[in-house]
Amino acid sequence: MSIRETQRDLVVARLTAYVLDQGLARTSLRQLAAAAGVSDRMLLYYFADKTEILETVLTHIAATLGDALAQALPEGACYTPAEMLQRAAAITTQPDMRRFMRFWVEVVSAAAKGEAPFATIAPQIMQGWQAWVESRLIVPEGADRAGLALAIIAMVDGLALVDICAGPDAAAAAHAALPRLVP
Amino acid sequence: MSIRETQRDLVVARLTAYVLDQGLARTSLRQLAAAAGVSDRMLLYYFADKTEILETVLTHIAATLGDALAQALPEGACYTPAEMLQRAAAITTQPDMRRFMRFWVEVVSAAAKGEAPFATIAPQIMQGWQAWVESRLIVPEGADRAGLALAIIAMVDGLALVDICAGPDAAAAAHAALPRLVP
DNA sequence: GCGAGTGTGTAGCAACTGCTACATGGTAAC
DNA sequence: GTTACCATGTAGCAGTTGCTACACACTCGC
Repeated sequence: MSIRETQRDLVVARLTAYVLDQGLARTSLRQLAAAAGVSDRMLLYYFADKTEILETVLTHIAATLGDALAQALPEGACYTPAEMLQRAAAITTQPDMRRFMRFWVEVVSAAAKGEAPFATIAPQIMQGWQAWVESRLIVPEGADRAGLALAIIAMVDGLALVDICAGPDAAAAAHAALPRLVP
Repeated sequence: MSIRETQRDLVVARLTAYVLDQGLARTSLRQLAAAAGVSDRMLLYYFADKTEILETVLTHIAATLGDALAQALPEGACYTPAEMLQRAAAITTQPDMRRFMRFWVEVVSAAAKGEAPFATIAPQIMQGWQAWVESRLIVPEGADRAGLALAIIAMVDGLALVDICAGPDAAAAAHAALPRLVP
């Protein structure tokens, strides 16, 4: 592996930690370079442009999150929609998962603004989640599997939004109230 | 009313339409000034600074949305959590409401980044919604009213996120699946 | 030794950001 | 008629943005 490739991997690892910690607020080239411990000049030597940097980091984060989720709910297991919702919400409201969800909301927002590369990657990530949920779902007869999966995802993402606006306690209260909403 | 105050109101009205249409993507002073049909110099004559502009517009939008919601579900009416969720979701997924929700997601994301004035206003708006839902909710004995309200809000906001990422059809499918998730 | 390619630092560009200094035309009070 | 304030245009500041030109090492095949 050439120095360039080695450095690229190192930079991706450091930037992953950085954006998960900081969000998308301070992501100018110079700020990213400082976080990665290189010069902005070198950042654009390792990557074609800023879009490629974010694209690579984003894909890396999505893969990491995918692994964590797959470990928490293994492939074979199947759940009713209500069970699935409970489990998914329990996972994503865990303290060390909150920053993932917070970051995810920022990514979706950037996608809404049409910013590259988020506008193209966000739908891909959401599709991945949908497939993941669908494959673990026991669907009642005559129900729409995709719709149910999307509804579960919506609830989980919505909890993240509440977390951002009203804090973790409010999100926990909403989470605790789910059994009353979804008996 | 002085010319300055008249112009201020006109600018707020035009900027409200603009940001609801465009989101927060193109909101530099010069872009806002162009949208309002004035010079950036005058924008800062009508308002103290950029923060005050956004603050005013945001408050104006929140008030408009509040009126629309109050009209859709009058004060006196009360609903069970499942009914409330259905009605709230039905309202917010309507075509002319989608841009409000899309904008709301952007506001929350800006709040997550700590941007002024969103970081202070977003929690206020969410609190307003919570109070609004709570006041119209029939709560089962022993249940947490605040938690239920927040759960409903989370679901509605989550549908907006799905809408952004996967399109209105996916959001509609998730909305249609709610009765299966919330029997 | 030498040229080619790999890696890295310095410096800077043009565009854009929020914001301001300054001059000027108008209008209203005295 | 002067003075004071309101309203507005022109010009520009200093800082940040993504990105690039250019020079200078270093190393490896020949």
